[in-house]
Amino acid sequence: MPDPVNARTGRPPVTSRAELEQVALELFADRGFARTTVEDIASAAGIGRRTFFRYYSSKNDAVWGEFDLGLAALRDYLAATAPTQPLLSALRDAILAFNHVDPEHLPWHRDRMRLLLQVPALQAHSTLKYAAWRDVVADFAGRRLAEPAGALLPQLIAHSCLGAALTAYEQWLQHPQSVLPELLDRALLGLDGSWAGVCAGAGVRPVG
Amino acid sequence: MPDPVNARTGRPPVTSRAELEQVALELFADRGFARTTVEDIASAAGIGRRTFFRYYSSKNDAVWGEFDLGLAALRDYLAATAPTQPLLSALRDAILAFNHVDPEHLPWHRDRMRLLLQVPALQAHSTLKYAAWRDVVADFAGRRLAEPAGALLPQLIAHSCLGAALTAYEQWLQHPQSVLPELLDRALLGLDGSWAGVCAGAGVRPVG
DNA sequence: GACCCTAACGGCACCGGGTGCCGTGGGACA
DNA sequence: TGTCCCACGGCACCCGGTGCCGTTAGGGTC
Repeated sequence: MPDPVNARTGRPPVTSRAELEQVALELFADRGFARTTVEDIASAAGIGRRTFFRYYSSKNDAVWGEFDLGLAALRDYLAATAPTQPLLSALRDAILAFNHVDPEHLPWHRDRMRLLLQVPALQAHSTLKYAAWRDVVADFAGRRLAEPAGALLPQLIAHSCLGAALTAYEQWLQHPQSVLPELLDRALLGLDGSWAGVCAGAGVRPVG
Repeated sequence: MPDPVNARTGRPPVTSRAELEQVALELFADRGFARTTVEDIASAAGIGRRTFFRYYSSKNDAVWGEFDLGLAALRDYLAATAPTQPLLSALRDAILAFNHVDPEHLPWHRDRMRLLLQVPALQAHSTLKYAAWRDVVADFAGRRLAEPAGALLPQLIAHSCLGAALTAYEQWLQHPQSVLPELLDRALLGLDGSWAGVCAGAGVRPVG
């Protein structure tokens, strides 16, 4: 994989992850994910098949683009929140920031998310990315609650936040004129009162 | 795929899904999932590689065994709960029943779950199974709450239940002498008060 | 300008999961 | 015995992914 940081010498890379991502997304949107081969992407980008795998370690990963960088940013954002800000509020802010996209990139983001949420092979691959995302959230929640990140409550919070975000994304894909940040905000706000609602609506007793 | 129901005529199947599952799990536990090829499984079971794929549509699926049947049972179980039973209580009962395993099969189940939760390829594949599981839960919750299954609250409940169950399984795998139903019970009971705890511990205000 | 150092390129052979095709094998029933 | 079903399994093929290795294109040094 080309490393632009230490690239003070050696043959310069002929392309970039961003360019390959764009080429790949166009082909996927055009003929579908399964019917596009890595060979197709590589030749469309003017590189060899072997070289593609130096930029992305799998065809799936090309769809995710620079997700890992975003994840690091999410971690930093959370680490920088004021300790006085309530937990859920901090998570909401961070997740909204994490999911901010420039308006000019929105069509691409739609294509990307449509693929990720609707193509089975990518749905499957997503688990590993989601797990990393949840780890970030669970770590933060664990620190705030003074519990191990692996304990039930932090894990539950992470799963719930992910569930809320995914639900928002699904709504966004279904309704073309909806606004992503609003949906995310509503979904995450909903977490605050949700379980209370369940208890009130369908019985509070823990049931032995 | 052999169909034992309509098997009134024709050449009888030489093996079964259950037998292949057992052979596969043994090999996986022995040399690892990645280092076991479908060819290995097939020849260990005395069949051809091509035939393996008539019983399981993928190597991954062999690990899941008869999960789909279990899922149907879960749906039936939920459909049969008394309308007076509180939502979370009904889910708890059903999930415990769904995860009941005969003591004699426990070692296998451990092997299976260790693979599913720890082998990346299987973690990824699991998403599709989890989605089907969550659909069952979300359908039930939606019916109880008179909301669409795709709405936030049913989705959130489904994600939370799954998260709780997975957390319980992870604890179970980590602690050899722990008892699965107890862990599941604790985790699912925890759902009742969890968010209240978060709100109380870290601020209730919904934050505008 | 000649030379090396370095790192990206990309062809090639290979592995393994998964599929379409098709001839073969074998039990049931008339 | 013949015939109808259907499972079996070999074969060729596609494609994602990897290890290997010779090639290529820059920078740095003299």
